[in-house]
Amino acid sequence: MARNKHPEETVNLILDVSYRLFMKKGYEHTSIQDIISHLGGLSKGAIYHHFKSKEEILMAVSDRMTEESNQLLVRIRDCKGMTGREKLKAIFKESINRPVQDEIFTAAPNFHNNPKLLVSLLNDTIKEVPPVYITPIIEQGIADGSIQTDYPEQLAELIILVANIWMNPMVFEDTREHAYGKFQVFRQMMQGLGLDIVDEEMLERLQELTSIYQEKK
Amino acid sequence: MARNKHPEETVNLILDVSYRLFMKKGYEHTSIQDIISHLGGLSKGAIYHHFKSKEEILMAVSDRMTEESNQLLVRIRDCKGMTGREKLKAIFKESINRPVQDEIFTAAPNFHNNPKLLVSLLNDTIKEVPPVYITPIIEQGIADGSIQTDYPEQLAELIILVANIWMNPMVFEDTREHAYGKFQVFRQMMQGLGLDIVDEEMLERLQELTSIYQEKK
DNA sequence: CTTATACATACCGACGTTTGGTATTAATAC
DNA sequence: GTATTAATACCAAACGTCGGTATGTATAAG
Repeated sequence: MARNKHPEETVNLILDVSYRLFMKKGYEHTSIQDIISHLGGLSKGAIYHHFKSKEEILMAVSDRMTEESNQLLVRIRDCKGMTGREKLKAIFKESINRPVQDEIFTAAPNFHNNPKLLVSLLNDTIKEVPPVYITPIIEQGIADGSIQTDYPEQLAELIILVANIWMNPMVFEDTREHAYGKFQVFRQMMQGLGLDIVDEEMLERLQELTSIYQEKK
Repeated sequence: MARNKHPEETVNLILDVSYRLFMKKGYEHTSIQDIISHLGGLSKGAIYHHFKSKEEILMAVSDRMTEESNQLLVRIRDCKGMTGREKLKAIFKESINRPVQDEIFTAAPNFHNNPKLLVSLLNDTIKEVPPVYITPIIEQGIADGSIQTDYPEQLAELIILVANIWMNPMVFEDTREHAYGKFQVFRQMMQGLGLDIVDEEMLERLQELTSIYQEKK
């Protein structure tokens, strides 16, 4: 077949198809042949020309998933004229107020049956988000007096673990009622750590998201 | 080969061998033939007679790993003459004071390269430990006045998530210093939730465990 | 015209699982 | 106690699928 003038389109196509299949059937139950079949005429050679292994596709998919939400974090982190505490609050507010919903919701993935993708995402979340985005904000908060802690790195980790994973309806599929209790406990935890940044409006929105996800399943 | 009169021994052998291999090489990189080779004369048929798939072996291994530590939880949960708060503290104290170390440590597993086993273990931990062991203790604590919360289930989940996963050196491999900060933040979090049950002695022991794990690697 | 790129095709070894069979034990009948 | 039957414990071979590779080829770029 003729050589493509825009190979990046092929790469994107492979990632799009793979993403959808990984979500729908799980990484381990998606075969290379599966991906090829949804590629519209492309072959195994195309895939292995652009990616050196199936796992590399997984990592590219995982990266693409986190990249999006990280753009928001950069903007807030580098924003002038906000205290550290205000930035922390802004991150929560914005991250739950994005239009419904992130494409990822519509795929309604079963992370339970997708351990490799889940672990890959967890690693990206825990190993990258706290040190790169949250810790600097907390350190700013310490400097400007809006946050008190002796352990900014660890506090950042804890917050992200609880907020992005424990309260993530895609990781833990809870009933609306159970989720509400989680948010309340989260709020208490944050207050106990001297961070009273969760308000009623956010609790309501959080519940709404949980409901939406439940319905999409 | 002759038929075994005690098939449970064969089952145990398969689980022992599988456990060791899963830890050493990871689930996905352990082949059925790998297991057979370490079985001492048994064949593929033997395995598929006792287990219907490789994944079923994984689940049995995972179950056996959690069963052990759950025995401790039962004993404390059903103990008479302790308040809920005392029981919670006892659980932490005992769970970090078991002789060094749980066999699991000596295997020094790389959970990062073992997503299936990790997720299986996480599921067992989050879906079983809080409702079966921790929530009843917290509810007793509410009744006897030693613990205050409106959301015992969610509080139980949060504590286990943070204590058993975030602070688990096998899941998150931290330096001694970073781990110390985690324990301090955990202590603060617990205090903030009205649960001042972490003392200096426990912090020291926790650090010791982290060091031991680092060396074994 | 040459070279590097973007694929296609044919193929490989390893893997998890299935199958068809055998030897041994346990249960039942006499 | 012995014969009969059924279930269990296991073996060996084969199957189909998988991720990956080697090689070929057409085309765009230089």
